[in-house]
Amino acid sequence: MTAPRSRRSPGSRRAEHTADTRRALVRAARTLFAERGYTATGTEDIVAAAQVTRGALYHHFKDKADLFRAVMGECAQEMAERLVEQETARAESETGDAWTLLRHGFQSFLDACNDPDFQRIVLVEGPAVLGHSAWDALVEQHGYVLLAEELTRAMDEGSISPMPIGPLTRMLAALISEASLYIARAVDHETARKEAGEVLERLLTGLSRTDA
Amino acid sequence: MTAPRSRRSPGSRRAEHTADTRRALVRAARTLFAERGYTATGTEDIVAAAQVTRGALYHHFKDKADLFRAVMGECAQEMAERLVEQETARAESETGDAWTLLRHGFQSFLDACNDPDFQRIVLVEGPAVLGHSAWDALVEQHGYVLLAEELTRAMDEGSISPMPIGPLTRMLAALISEASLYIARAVDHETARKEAGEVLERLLTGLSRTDA
DNA sequence: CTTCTAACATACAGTCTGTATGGAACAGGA
DNA sequence: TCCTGTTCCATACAGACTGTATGTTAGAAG
Repeated sequence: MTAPRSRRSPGSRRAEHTADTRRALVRAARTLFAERGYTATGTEDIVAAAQVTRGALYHHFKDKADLFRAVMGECAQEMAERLVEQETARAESETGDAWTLLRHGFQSFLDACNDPDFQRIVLVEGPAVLGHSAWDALVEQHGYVLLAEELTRAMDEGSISPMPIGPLTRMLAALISEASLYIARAVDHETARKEAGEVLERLLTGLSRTDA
Repeated sequence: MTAPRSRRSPGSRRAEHTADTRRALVRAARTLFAERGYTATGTEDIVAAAQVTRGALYHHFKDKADLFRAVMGECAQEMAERLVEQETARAESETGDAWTLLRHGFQSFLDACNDPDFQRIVLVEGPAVLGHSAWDALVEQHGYVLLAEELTRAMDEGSISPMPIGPLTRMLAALISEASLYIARAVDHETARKEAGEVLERLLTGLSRTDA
């Protein structure tokens, strides 16, 4: 329903064109949702930017919210890929104990969240448009798993003291999200980044097992 | 514009009736916004619940978002009053050092946030409906000031190590907000409350000056 | 070549918001 | 008391927007 991709395997020209239309819709919607918000963006605006008609939109997506879900899924997936990429790069380049590695991971997580599309679409509009259940399902699928498994590993290795993973994951994600929004809207991004990083650093030390 | 209250001081019957109309609108809107959300609630539904017509609504408020602003302001104010009340009660009943007092304050802050109206209207719908600037202005006015001054006091007393107040306030508020939402949507509120409280406790220890 | 269906385009109906208009009640001054 | 102006609200209307129903075309299958 959401992805009526052509059933046939070979890349026929027809199927390719269909996928193009869908991608154009998602791309246009993403841009407009990010800069004007969900309700302020009409379906007419979207199809105009994508150079199709409303018929195409409602052929590919159940309704406007369904299109938004696709857009937000794309944003979340890109963010997840970026995080995995950074993670692997840091794991092989950087050296140090698991605890400092984890802290540096959070800092680069904070930097990765500094993306207008992601902030507006996933963090601000998402919960209100999709409702909490659908929003959480998407984030669970893409983002939380990475954070949760990293925290679990750190806990198994003894870097951080044992704690319930569920609330810990959510609360840390919310912490970093808010920090990124704070940095984004500050007049002086430089000092805001430094200050937020400092606060994050301090809060994270509470998780460390060294003082347990 | 937002509050065209009657200029005359005595409680004339006319002015009282006008204020009644306004209150009825805010109350009805608050209930409906909290249970159905902003966009899913039509102005027709609101005025029907308030037993007036749409004319009254658009006489008292600039538009639908302005009514929402009034509703959210009420929610935020009630929350602030509740917090001040709890704070003073704890300050005179409880005894202990400033650090434990502050930690207990955060825990009761977390409990106070466990309110459906507040969560849905202020935390979920607010940012998307009003946009960040207007939302932040309201929260700044009602909620942040309390938290910020408490943190400043704790820092002056040396309970917590010196840190930039701005990001610290926002990030702690986001932390508690997310924790309250996590508790609210959990199937087992009891254990969720305990777990979230535990995580919050751990994170807060990072702020303490004892390990600095 | 026929047929069938996916992939659109177009037209339409319903709903919602905001505004413009009108009227009723009350206050205040002459 | 009468007149006037303003507040408060009801009603009617215009515009916009969403979703659906219907029509059309191009390609795939046989």
